[in-house]
Amino acid sequence: MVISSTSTQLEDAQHSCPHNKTISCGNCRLGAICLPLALEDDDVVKLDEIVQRGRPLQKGEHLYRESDPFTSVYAVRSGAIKAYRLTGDGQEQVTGFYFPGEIIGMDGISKDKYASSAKALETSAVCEIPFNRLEELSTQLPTMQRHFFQLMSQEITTDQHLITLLSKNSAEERIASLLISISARNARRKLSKTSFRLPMSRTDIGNYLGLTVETVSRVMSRFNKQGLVDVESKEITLLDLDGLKDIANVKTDF
Amino acid sequence: MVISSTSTQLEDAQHSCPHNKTISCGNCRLGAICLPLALEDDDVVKLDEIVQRGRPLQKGEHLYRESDPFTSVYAVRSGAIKAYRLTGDGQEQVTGFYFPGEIIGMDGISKDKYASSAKALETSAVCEIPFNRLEELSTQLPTMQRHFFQLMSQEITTDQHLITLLSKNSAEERIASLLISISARNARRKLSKTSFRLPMSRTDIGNYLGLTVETVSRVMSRFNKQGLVDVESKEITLLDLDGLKDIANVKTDF
DNA sequence: CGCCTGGTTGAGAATCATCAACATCTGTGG
DNA sequence: CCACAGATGTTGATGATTCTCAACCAGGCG
Repeated sequence: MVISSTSTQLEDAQHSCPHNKTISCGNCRLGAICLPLALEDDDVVKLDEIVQRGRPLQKGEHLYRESDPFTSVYAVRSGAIKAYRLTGDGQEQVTGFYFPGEIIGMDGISKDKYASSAKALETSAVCEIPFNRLEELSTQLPTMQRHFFQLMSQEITTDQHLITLLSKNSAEERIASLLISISARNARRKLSKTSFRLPMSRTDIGNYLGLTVETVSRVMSRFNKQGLVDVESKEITLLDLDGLKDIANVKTDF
Repeated sequence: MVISSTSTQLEDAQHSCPHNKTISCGNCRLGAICLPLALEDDDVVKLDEIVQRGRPLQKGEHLYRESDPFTSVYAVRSGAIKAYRLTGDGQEQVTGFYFPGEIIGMDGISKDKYASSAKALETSAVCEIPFNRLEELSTQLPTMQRHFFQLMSQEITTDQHLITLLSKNSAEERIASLLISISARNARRKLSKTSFRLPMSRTDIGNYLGLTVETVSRVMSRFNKQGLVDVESKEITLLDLDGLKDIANVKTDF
């Protein structure tokens, strides 16, 4: 299935050839991220057949809500999505931010309903991958099966990184880590490693990192004063990436 | 493959029929936990054929180490295993405790090497499930494939629980949650909900919950004084489960 | 223009970490 | 079987990081 895109700004998906208005897994430039395993061409076509591309989500719209029946996982094509769950006493806990090329919704598999809600932080486009179709395809294509096992495993290790961050690191370390993580994910998409716009609010950042808004704000101001980062509300420029990595205690990337 | 067991104390695996010295997935009383999906009898036999049962691990022995090549996932049969990873600056971060019926090692799939180390907290027995065999089997048995997707998804939601705990909850809430979690997992195995022995040290608990040993010790003492829990070094009796749940902010179970 | 959300900054309070001393348990060897 | 050493756990005093409360500012949208 190759559908023609709407006229919205699907930044990533179309940069590869701005005049090409058809999107498919075969020509999506996120392929290398979304599908790190080299699928055979034929296999990509089969995947393409089950992927559904809907209209873009507006900022604030939900992709799905906690305890909705689980039907699909989603690949983010453009924009940014946050995943969050409600705690026992009704607070929100942000469990992840998802950028183009990343897959969201896999937490819904175990109980056949989503364990978290997913909400667009800005206008976003996603590819919907119905899970029962994906399961069928996986039994036919071992490569696809393996790929999904790997994606889920990846999600586990990402969560474990966050657990470590929350358990062991100070406010400054957590925030430096997040900035570096976003920078690295930008780099993967061939975007600037040092200059980007944060799609989420300070509140979301604090919520994700287990900090209050005030602490986030203070630390960002401090980084700004120290010349580590240029903070212009949501526009961020990393001025001293090594200095930040130093603070974040990162050996490699995160 | 049905092998005869060694003479070690495989508490759980053999209680179902203490005279039956053969262990297989078909007669293992943990089946309902380890394999929540009702596999057909034939399917269980096929699973059984790929499962390897080695000698028990002694306390302190490693099942695998971080960055070892990934080969297998493991079902805990008896005892208890802790998973941990090393932070950038060489500290230990405990990422999970695994009890009989639970599966460990799935974080190794994404990079073909384990993302954490697994160490026995006491004498433990495990069933080794070679992952490439499991992948093959999964392509043949959709039920098996689905089951493993679910197991991995389960691991993700468990991690997200921990993230929330670390991000939002006080020392008392974290410790109450852990006690309730262990209690619930005991109940699943038809063991006492209120009385058990903690297989891990206070240090491990603190490490897992993002607290220092001292804080763990103090909170446990406080719970003890308040009559919520009877703490006898590692022997724990939950005297007021509802009170604990109240502290832990749990609606249902955790 | 003014309201409302989101963000910043400050002062004081609280939780938990740190440092330190001591107690208890485990297991090993005499 | 006891004694001792090292590891593990407990308790106390002090201090630091982060939260809370509060005021204020900025920007976007009706």
